[in-house]
Amino acid sequence: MLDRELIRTQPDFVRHGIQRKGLDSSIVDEFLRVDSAWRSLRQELEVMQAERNRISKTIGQLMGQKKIDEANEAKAQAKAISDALPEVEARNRALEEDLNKIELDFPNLPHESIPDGKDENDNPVVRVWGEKPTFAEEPKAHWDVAEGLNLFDLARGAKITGSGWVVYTGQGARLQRALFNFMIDHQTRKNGYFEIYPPFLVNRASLIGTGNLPKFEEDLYKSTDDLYLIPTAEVPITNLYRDEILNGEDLTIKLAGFSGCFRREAGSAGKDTRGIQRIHQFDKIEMVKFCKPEDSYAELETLIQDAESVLQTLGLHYRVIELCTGDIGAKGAKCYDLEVWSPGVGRYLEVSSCTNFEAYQARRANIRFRREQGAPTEFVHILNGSGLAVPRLYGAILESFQQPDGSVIIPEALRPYVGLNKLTS
RNA sequence: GGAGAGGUGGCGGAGUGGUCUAUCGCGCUUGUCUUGAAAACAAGAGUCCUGAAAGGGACCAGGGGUUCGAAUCCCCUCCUCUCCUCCA
Repeated sequence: MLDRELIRTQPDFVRHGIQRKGLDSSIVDEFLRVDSAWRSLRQELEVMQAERNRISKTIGQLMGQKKIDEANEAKAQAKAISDALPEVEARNRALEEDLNKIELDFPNLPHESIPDGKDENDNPVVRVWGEKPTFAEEPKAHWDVAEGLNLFDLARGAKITGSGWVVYTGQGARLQRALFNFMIDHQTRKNGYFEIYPPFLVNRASLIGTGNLPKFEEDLYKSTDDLYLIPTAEVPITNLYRDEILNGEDLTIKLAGFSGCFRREAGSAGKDTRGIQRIHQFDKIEMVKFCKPEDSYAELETLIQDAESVLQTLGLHYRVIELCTGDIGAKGAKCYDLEVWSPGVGRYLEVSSCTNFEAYQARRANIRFRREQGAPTEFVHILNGSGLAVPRLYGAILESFQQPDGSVIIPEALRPYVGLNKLTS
């Protein structure tokens, strides 16, 4: 959601931002049309209400003075207004609903600093850490490494649930569990995030707050009772403060939580479908920050660094790219992707996406703060990023640390969590 | 799932359908007093929308209804608490 006042007073600026993302800016004109109709009708409505309220008050006084005839006359006047009100109210409500719907469909504007571009091929590389590991023989892809060690079972996952659902087994299950335990410890103890363990199902209002609804309904698993399985812990964690006014002194608030993530769309594009690169359920640590507007770009830099520090600790080669206007999507203002090198697949795979939403989510979720007591409320800026997603990291570990004999050396930092130095058959 | 009791401002807690403001207390802000603080006294203070402003409107969990007028009466939904049932 954008500031209504900004759309009203600087429509060209808003149009330009939407067009930079390659999106349709006619929504601006639609908004302006409905907004002005709504505001003028609202004036009309409020004049009627004020008049009715005024007359109603005099009725009480007249009754008290036993001026029954005058009271009855006033009653008739008030009733005439009250009879006319519902029709105006209904029109007003209809316009208001239209306006709200349009408002929720608005994309966020890109930050002025982000590079123009058409798609992912135009994303500049910001930095590279480490080097590609070298192998005596051609490195195997993680699904081949895993097969030799019986780490996960895609066939049986498909049997018990469906295609794109994975069962981790034995040492593979242990590595999986070790990875998210290691990462939540890393982000909370080393990087100073406050730990959250959220529900995995949320209500509709929460998904509207983060911007997943109403637009991306088809990407979500819906349960009975109108609850949705979360696509990321971003949803419950961001919504912790929905409809709240935060104390400015408490900012920046840094939260990190573990959750399962459930995505219907995964695999539907027919891309990256092998192994565990794209699956319907995966585990992830998510970091969320709530901060003052003037701090959010500095917080974005430390957020991506916090995500990177996981890969550094594990000794995995990676690069950071910045998403261009054509690839950033509707919700973000600026976004970095963290991509780990996957030697067997032979590509860099996204393990984290760190985004500054500025006030976009805060407006939707109504999360505000006061700089000090008595100060006016302002919207916070909200950022989030994975810290990290497990499956692709899992794959990168298998591929990067595979040995000629088929075993996999466990990185030092992970050993206390796995309880093994290497995975063997 | 069943029975009962509830949901009012930052918190606690009143509120016979109307008469100028949703009592009051705590907490909060400012002022008086004080070297400073406390105490006392006085004043102030909610959120949102709309409007250039003056002003107007909405909000007592949410949504409907009755009425000239609803925190108050009626209906539905959600949530909390107690007890029962079930369950890990």
